[in-house]
Amino acid sequence: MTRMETPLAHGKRLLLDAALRLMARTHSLSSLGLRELAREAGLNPNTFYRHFASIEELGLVLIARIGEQLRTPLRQLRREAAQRTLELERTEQLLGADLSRGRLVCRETVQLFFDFVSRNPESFIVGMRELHGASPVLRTALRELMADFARDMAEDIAEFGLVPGVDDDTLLRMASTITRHLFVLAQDYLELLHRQVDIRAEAEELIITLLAGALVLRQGDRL
Amino acid sequence: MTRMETPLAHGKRLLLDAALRLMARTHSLSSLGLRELAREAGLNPNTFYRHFASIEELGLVLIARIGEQLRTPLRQLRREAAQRTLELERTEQLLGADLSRGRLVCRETVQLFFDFVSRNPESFIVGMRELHGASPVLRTALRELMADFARDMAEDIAEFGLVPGVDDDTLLRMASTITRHLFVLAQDYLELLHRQVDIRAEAEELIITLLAGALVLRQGDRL
DNA sequence: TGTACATCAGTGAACGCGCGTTCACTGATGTAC
DNA sequence: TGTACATCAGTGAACGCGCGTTCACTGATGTAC
Repeated sequence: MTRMETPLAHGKRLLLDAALRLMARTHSLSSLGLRELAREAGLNPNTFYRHFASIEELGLVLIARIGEQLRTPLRQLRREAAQRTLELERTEQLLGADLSRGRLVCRETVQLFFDFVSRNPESFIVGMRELHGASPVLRTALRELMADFARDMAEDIAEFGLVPGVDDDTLLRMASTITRHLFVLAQDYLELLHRQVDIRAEAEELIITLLAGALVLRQGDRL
Repeated sequence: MTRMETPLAHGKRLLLDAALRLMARTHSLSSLGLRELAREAGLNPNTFYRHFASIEELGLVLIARIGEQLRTPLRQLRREAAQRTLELERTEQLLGADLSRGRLVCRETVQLFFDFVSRNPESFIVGMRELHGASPVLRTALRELMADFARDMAEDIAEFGLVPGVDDDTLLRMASTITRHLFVLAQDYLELLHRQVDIRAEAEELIITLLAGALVLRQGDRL
């Protein structure tokens, strides 16, 4: 068999996987030892140098990888939520329910989001950890990643027409607030297992409140 | 001269100060070395053991200290904001301005908050870092601290009557959202110096939007 | 198709250094009587 | 008021260990001609 498309060498992959595991469990990047990493990866300590110049460089690659792993699924998840909403709307109308479109999309998105978090705990933990971590380089990289997520979300919100009449800047700020806060809640979600149901509800409530607030403030200017 | 009220021994204090400095600058708790710490404090490495059993124990004491340092001032800051608002209202009424009370209190609070952040950068940086850090014990301690802050804020919001008619649970969740997000923005504020003005505005907008949203949702139930 | 060479990802041994931790000691302050 | 003892916060030397890093080597794969 010819080799598959392998953008990443075997050992490099093993090292990145090991790093993600160790960091999610017990480490920050700054406390990650090269030998410990190699041990976890089942490789000679030396192999590290074949692929990275420093631990920080590994951190950057790891973040890029996390970004790829999360970004597309997060978009798809919103599309799926919109899809489901349309179906639900059809059903609900028949039943005479009165939930609004925004609320439905929001509920579906939140549900799908936290399911996704449960399936990718390590990426969320490590991402949040290093967003506040000791390395300025990683912090910057992660801030940019968060900004990408926020832009994606803003586009989606605009596309689904959830907050008609709100200008683009305001929308982007809202999206970045929501994104940021969903990530914060994701961390709680993964750690406080007994509160998972609450947290989902809280996330929904936050988003609904923000959307409602934005709609009210859009026209009039007083609180 | 008789000794002052010194709840903390000299060396203990030096070690905690050194830890705060190192952690704010270049470290997470998990990457903080005992010898490095002693060096920064100007003490013998051994002295550490006179005061702490482990680095984690030092971390807990440090967090308690940060809590004391922030909690009371944060409350006072809101009281001062309310005070100023009352004064402003008197002036503004004379000038025929139409800013609402909530908006004024919010603006004043946000201004005072970020001034306070600028005066205590290390505490905010370290607090946020370890809230997402590698030590579960510290994370829990900091979550509890954040919950205390949120409770304080909820009480204050209720006292000033900013969102009349909203029930206590909702209010507490709002307060914890706002608290959490202000801390998030505080980190950006300290790192992205060129965005400080934006960030203040963003914080204001967030709070206003949340309050507005909560007021709308309070009565009707549709978006 | 075969041969020669280059590149690449991996190994293993060895280095010197800084680390956490222990032990025995010191000097200052507090307490009993 | 003085003496004896205990406690406490600090020092300095010493330990063994794991760390990051370097060097020389290997074997597999890719490339030139």
